Amino acid sequence: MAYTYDYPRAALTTDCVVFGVFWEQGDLNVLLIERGTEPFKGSWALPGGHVHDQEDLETAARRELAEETGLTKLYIEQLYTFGTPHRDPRGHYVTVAYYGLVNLMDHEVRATEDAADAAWFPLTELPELAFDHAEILAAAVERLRGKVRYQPIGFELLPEEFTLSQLQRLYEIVLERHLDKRNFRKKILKLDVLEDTGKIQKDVSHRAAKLYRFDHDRYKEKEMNGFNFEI
Amino acid sequence: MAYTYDYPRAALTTDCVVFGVFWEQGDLNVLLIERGTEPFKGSWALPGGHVHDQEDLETAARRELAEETGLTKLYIEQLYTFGTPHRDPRGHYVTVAYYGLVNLMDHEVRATEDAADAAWFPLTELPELAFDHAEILAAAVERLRGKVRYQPIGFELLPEEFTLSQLQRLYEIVLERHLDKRNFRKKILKLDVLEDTGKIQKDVSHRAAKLYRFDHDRYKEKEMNGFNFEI
DNA sequence: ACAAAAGTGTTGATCATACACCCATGA
DNA sequence: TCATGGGTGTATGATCAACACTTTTGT
Repeated sequence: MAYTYDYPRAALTTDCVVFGVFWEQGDLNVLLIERGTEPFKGSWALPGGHVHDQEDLETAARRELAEETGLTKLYIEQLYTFGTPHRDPRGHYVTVAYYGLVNLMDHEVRATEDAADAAWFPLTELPELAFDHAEILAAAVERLRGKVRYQPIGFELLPEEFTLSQLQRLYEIVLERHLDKRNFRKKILKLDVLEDTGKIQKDVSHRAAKLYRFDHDRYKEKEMNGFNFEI
Repeated sequence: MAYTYDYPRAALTTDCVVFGVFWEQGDLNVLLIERGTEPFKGSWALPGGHVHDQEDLETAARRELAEETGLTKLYIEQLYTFGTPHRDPRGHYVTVAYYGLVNLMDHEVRATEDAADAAWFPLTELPELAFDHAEILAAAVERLRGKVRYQPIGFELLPEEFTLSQLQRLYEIVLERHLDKRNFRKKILKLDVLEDTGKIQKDVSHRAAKLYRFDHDRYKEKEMNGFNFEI
């Protein structure tokens, strides 16, 4: 390594804002951990931690998330990098924040060795957060709301096969506004990226709804040809 | 500092993709520097360098840009953080990339002590770039194109007072497509964020156009009330 | 008078919004 | 038979795209 040299360096971490929807309550939740070590021991915080030497950033974010909450195989995307000098009492810490979406029907969350506890909190009932994590979370919410309208990332929050009502409820929860049922259905079907599975809901005490699937291949093809997804 | 401890750390840098428009040629250009030191000595690269200890990220990006090109007081915004393990031959380097917009009528660029040379390159005639800077630049172009339609950042590329034709030409250059003159004028004026200065162009050999100014205050006020800028 | 860019309206197509009832199913 | 959510069409106003000529000014 001919070029190696050294000087004081900022420490590099990742943090992850994971969103999930609880269907019963109909609200958007975030996954937090209770810190088991100082600083901010006992406070709630975003899952995250140090980037290892020679480790890719997204890999680090996924690793820390798995270590602290048991969550794996979810959709994540880089959000923003926070590096104002005194955001961490230990010194100069720079954190690359990611945000993720998870379908709560397929995933179970558990506290693991690295965190005292892990739990979901509705956005409306957040505890005080450690460090500048409230700011990071606010940035993630804003990004999610902005992005969900122009990119089909909302589907990550649903099971693979879903009804149009579930999809609508999801958008209503994320965007925090009511959508007209007939107009929503017209619009989403016109996009022509939902595939009718031919199946219907089971075990519901009312007329069973059709189940649809998001057609990733058709979406990608359309996207290539300048097609714009928009809710 | 009770919590300080040490372990191998990635090095942290910033890089800056600065865009400018050359009116004569009508194309979008990027500011590059010729590297004066190894690695990639003699290659063209994005201006950038190490983040100092306890230095804010945006401050570092601005400082490096000023040191290498003389550019100051421009609009910049964080783009993305790149940290795949082998993007720099010196070891594990993570770079926080920014992109910036500059009005070439008000700024002069010069190579300074820190770079062998600094120059503007049209996007269509780029040299080979050092490191993964081609990838960073591509991400910046994509972001600029996406963002310019929904946020009034294009005005940063114009002098403070401009004609509607200049503004239209700017959007045509950035978006790489022709816009209809009458429709463009209707739309942009309807947004009600341009202020007629009452002045007109000077020293042109044809009918002089009205000069407008972007009204930042009115825009902010409208934005608060849920108004959406969109071209 | 000519060259060069500024400025200006209308029409038809498409899209967004608002809105209410019948249908299928299980309890 | 009732309760629950599933499913469907139309009319109105707003917005978008296409399109060509007259005006002003300097040379």
